[in-house]
Amino acid sequence: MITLKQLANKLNVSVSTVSKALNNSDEISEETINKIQNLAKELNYKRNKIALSLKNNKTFTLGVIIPDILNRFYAKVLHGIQKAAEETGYDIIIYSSKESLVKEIDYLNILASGTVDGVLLALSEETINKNDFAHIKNITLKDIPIVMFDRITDKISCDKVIIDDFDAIYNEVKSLVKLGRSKIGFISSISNLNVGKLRSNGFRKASVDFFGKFDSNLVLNLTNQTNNSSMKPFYNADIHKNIEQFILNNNDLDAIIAADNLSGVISINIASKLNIKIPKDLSIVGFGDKLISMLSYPKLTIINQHAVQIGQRAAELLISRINSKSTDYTFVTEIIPTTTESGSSK
Amino acid sequence: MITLKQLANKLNVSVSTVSKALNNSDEISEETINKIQNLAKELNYKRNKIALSLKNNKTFTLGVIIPDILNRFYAKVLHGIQKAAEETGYDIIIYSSKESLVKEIDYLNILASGTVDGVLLALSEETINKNDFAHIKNITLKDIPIVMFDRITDKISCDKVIIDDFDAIYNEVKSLVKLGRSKIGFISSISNLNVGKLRSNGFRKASVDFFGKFDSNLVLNLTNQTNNSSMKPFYNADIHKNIEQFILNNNDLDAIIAADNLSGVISINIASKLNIKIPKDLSIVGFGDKLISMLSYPKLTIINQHAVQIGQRAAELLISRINSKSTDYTFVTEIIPTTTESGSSK
DNA sequence: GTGAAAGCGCTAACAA
DNA sequence: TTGTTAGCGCTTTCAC
Repeated sequence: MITLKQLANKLNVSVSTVSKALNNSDEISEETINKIQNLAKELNYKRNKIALSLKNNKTFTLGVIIPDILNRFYAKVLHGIQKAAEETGYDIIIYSSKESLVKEIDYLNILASGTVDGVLLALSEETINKNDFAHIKNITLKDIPIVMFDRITDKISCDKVIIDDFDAIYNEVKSLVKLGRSKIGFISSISNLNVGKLRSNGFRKASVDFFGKFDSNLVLNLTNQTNNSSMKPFYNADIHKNIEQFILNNNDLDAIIAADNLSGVISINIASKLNIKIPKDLSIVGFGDKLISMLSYPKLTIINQHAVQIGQRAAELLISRINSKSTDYTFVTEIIPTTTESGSSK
Repeated sequence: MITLKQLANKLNVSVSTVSKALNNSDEISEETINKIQNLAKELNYKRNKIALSLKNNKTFTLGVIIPDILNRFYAKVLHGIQKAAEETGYDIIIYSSKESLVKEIDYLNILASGTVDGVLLALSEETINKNDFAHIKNITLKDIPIVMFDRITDKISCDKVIIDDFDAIYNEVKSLVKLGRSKIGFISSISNLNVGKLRSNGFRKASVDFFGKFDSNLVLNLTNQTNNSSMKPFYNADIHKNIEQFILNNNDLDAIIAADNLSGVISINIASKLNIKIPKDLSIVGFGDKLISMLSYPKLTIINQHAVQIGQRAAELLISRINSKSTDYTFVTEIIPTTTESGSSK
């Protein structure tokens, strides 16, 4: 790595002159500027970002902790974060807590050691289950701002970006009722997460409101409590059988809402295998996106969480928070509305 | 952020004493060490990583450029990289080139400005198509080591980690022939990428070797040349129709090999819809992993690329390269063998 | 128009 | 055992 000093030595000028010249300072003569900039270009000089960070006490880097990078939802959020970060010249450092509290703490500690200007965080499953947020309070007490998304807690006050989980399901039930569906099932692999609970609650409330009662037989819970990753149930070979049994047990079922982004696709496959006509005899709706929708036949109708947008907004919020000097900033919670989209399974 | 200086002031000792005490130097009396460490703990002091990086000219950070973070394969590679990085105390900064050459160049430039100790790179589609590698040469000329994975080029000499694309397909054909299959089709959405070409070539060679000829009617190409993302074809509604037509056009087809990790699943769905018995009348094999396999019924038999392992090995190679002082290091290319796994579609 | 010097937070050789 | 000093690469104030 070539440094200012080396440039200075080669041209017999001082370091400060070189610095000013490279910053196009008008203190420096045009001739000197050219001379210096030419050499810099020739030697492929690059400003040392680390030195700048130390000097300015600003790293132009955001830290991101997500529960699981293999979950497509979080990969999309990450993509949104990157989009927003790139536009504003920020880099991002990423950690995947793998749903572990200990890792989350470790990573937050690393991030608190000066490497980043702010933190974006979605809580790990273990953190939520153990209700332990001391490590996060710790960081909010420092000068480093934090924005939480998707997996949040009201125990911490900071900016937040979430989706309308409860309403998404509630409205989906409503919409299916409007289409004449009268026995709607609910499949979830995430009932132990806050988002999963909100979705379950939305279903429960809608059941009561539209059918006069909530029937727990109409709920299939795929969560494996001993696992600590929400993807794990899908590695379990029994999931096909569980869904098949669920459909067979409720023989006049005419709609299924899947609360995660995989069991919808699987449900379609199982129903097809059972020779159930979709959507004529059974409507299926799942969370997900366009790509996931393509993976089933007929294409799954999906509730789109707009994960990219969530990431983008969260990063934008964080960056504006970083740049705002005011101390009387009030925290906001933004809700990104879901939308139900296309597919032919509804 | 609390600093050494602040600790020193509070205790009326010098900065260097504090530094040494925090590093458990045996130059310092136990009493002082305790006093200092206690205060540090109490005030939640954290070593400033930026300052350390500048001092040591070592950031303990790896830079990663992948073509597309929304592609599950790369998300898994990333996961592997993180695993290896975490074990050795490295952080990672991630960029997604979104298959764009310009972005790839930008990101490499950022990475060349002192932020990372090494770079992990999978080339963007555009970079490969334009055959333009000057920006990478540029970085290899500096002292910063680079390891390429998956999307590589032989124009650059550095460590590389790839899979056995050609053999994977060749051997899969061989295996299907052994099972009695005599008319094998090949579906690819990535024929413009080097890995896609290798897979096509494997299929072509195997066709000649096992059937005496290569029949181009048995190849379905889903690549959309005007797009610059290998995922794009899947957002195209016609993909189902294309695959359906392909199956119908080749009416005694008894096996399909899908060269990417999505069209296998889709092919199963289409074939099921056409009432073709799988695997009795039609075997289907695709690239992918356990999770992808779960998404179809019957479960897709997959060629597993061991993406996590690729990431892990690439990161390990990079880190050992960073730590090796020797200049007469010879570059290696590691091939991570694929394995064919389970599923009931074969 | 150019240069010397201080300082961001830290470590380490050397001095006391 | 503790403190002083220099320096990592850079910017910026102040002097010349």
